[in-house]
Amino acid sequence: MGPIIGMSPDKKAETPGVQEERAGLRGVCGAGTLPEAESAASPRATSLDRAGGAEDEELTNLNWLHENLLQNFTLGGPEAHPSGSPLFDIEGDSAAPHAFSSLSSASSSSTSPSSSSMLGGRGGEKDSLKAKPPFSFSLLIYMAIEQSPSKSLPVKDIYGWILEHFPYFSSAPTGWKNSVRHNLSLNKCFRKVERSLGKANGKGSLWCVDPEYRPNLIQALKKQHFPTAHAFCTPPASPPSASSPPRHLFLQDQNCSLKESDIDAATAMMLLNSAPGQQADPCDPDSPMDLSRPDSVLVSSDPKQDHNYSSAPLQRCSSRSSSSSLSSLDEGGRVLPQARRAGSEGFHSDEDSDLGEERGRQARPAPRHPAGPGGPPGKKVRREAKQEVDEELKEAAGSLLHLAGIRTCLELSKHGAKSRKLSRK
DNA sequence: TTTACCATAAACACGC
DNA sequence: GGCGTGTTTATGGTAA
Repeated sequence: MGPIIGMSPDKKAETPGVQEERAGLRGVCGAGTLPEAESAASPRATSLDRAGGAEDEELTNLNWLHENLLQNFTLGGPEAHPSGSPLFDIEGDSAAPHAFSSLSSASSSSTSPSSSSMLGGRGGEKDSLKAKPPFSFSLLIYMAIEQSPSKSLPVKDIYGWILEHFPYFSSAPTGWKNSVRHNLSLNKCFRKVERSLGKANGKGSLWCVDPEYRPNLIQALKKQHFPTAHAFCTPPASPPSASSPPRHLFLQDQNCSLKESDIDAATAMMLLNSAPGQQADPCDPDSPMDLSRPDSVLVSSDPKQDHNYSSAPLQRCSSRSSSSSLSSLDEGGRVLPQARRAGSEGFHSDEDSDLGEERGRQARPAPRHPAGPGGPPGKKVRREAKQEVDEELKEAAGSLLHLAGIRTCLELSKHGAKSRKLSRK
C-alpha cells in the first residue's frame, strides 16, 4: 500500500510519463460544488464538459490532500469550514449535504496564497478534474453515500456522484462500475438496504454506510492523508520519550502545530463530540476537545478486517504501532466492545487474534514473572514483583497514552496508582 | 519473501 | 433478450 492508499497512480488507464500539476480533490470539489440534494441527480453533465485533455496525472503532489483533508476533515475546526461541518459529518446528522460544498467553499475561499501557488493555480485545478482520484473505491463510495441527504444511495447514484466529482471516470473504462459494485458487495462497510415500498420503482437496492464501520472509513481517510502530513513533519525540539517521539505537523495554512498522534485523538474526539456545534479544534487550546478526560482515551483498535478494505489501513497501522486508534464506535460515539455483526461474516482475522494477544500481554504481564519452580515466592518477593509489574504496566500505559498524545491521562493513571498505594498503606 | 490491500476483469444469477 | 444490479472468483500490482 502506498502512502496514498487506494487507487494507485495507474497503470492501464493512465498514460505513464505524463506529468502535470495536480490539484486533485481541491479542483474536483471546487468545480463540483454540490448543491444540496443534487448529489447524484445530474451527474454526467459536468463531467464531460470539464474533461479537457485526456492527460493523466501523477499522484505525487499531495498538497491538495494536505490542504483539504487536514483542514476540513481531520482538523475540522470551525474556522476551517464555516458551515460547521467537517468534510463529512461523522455522525451524519448535521448538514451532511453541505459537507462537500462546504469543503469546496472552504478550500476556495480560505486557501492560502502558498497553497494556490503550490497547486499551480487554476490550470492545475482544471487539469485535476481528469485526475484519477487518490481514494479507494470504498472511500469514494463512502463519500457519495455520506453526501446523500438520506445517507443511502442506489448504485446508479453512486456512479453519478463519482462521475460528477471525479470526471476521470467519465473517460475511464467502464470497468470502474464493476469495481464499485464489487466494492459494495464485498466491503462490509456498506450495507444494502431495501428501497422503501413507495420507491420500489428503480432497480436495485439502496446502499448505505454501516455505522459500525463508519469510523473505519473515516480512519481510512485519515490514514490516507497522514503520509502527506509526514512530509510536513519536523523533528520535535525535545522529544519527551525516546521510544516514541511525537512528530509534529505544521499546518501552514492554519498556523497550527499539533502532533500527529493528537490528530488521532482529535479524530476520535470528533467522533465522540460530534454533536452539532461541538466540533473540536485541536489547534485551539480552548477547544472542547479535552484530552485530559479519561473517558476520551481510546486505546484500542478495531480488528475488523477481512474484506473490509477501508478499515484495513487502520488495522495494520494500529496493530503495528500499538498507538491509540479508533475503537468501534456506536452511533452515540461510545466505545463499543469489539463486537461483530451478527453472523460474523468471517470477521475473525489474524489481526484480531494478534490484538487479543497483545491486549492479553499488556493486561497480563504476570507470566513474565512466573512463580519459581520451588513454590510460591515469599511476600517480599511477590511485593517486589508486583511493584515491577505495576511499573511495567504504567510504562506500557504511559507509552500508549503518550502515543495518543494524551499525557494528562498518564498523569491521571499515575495519580490513580499513587492514590491506590496510599489507600493500600 | 511474505502478507495484505486494492483494482480490475470476468462469469454468473436475478429481476425489470 | 437486453440491461442493470448484485455476488463471487481470480489475478496482478503495490507497499509494508
